Amino acid sequence: MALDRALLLASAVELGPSLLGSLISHTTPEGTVTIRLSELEAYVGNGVDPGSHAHRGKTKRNASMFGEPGHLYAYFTYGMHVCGNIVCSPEGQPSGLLMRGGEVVEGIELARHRRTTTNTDRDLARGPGRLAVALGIQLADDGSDVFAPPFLLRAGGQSGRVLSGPRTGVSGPGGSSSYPWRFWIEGDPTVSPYKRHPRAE
DNA sequence: TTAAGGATTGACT
DNA sequence: GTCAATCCTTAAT
Repeated sequence: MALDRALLLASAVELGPSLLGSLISHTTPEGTVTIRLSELEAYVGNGVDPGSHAHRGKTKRNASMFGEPGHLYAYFTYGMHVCGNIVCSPEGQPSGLLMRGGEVVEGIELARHRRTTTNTDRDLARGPGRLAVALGIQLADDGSDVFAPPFLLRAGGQSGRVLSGPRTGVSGPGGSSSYPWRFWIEGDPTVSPYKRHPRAE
């Protein structure tokens, strides 16, 4: 499968399964880390998706999601974590794929160095916040082009069947299971655990 | 201007 | 299994 900016003109919901297994690299003076994506979540906004940051329109934070496809939407959450999205759909249409989990296939030493609290290699990029740290994504990388240095997004040999299900951790009208827009590779050990139940209820 | 909550993780019982 | 950490964004005074 060819993977370029033109492909990303489709909506995140359609692209989720296609982008599983893709390889994303980030090069810094410290070295290069490449992650094979095993889990993604689609967000579309435009009033359609109550769970999306873009649901209520364009703001300073989510401006990147409204921009050109193939760029990064990095946001800060829970006072301590950064998460990274790949922006999809034509400019003006907010749509993105949250990178929730993956396997470090290059630069594993550097990823281990960044993730001091994790012991096993499997957990290095298992979860959105962890993946961002392992890959070296920071808030300053918001809006970066994933097809240009220091980033690089390319197709990878996809292995395994793609499954889909309800998204995690999303609240709002309709609850977290309104849309089956979470995609992962069947049986992949780097898919994040499916639970999350905030104190509320 | 002030208050509430979050696309989570890691530590602790 | 339960719960605190921590700060930015959004909504309500």
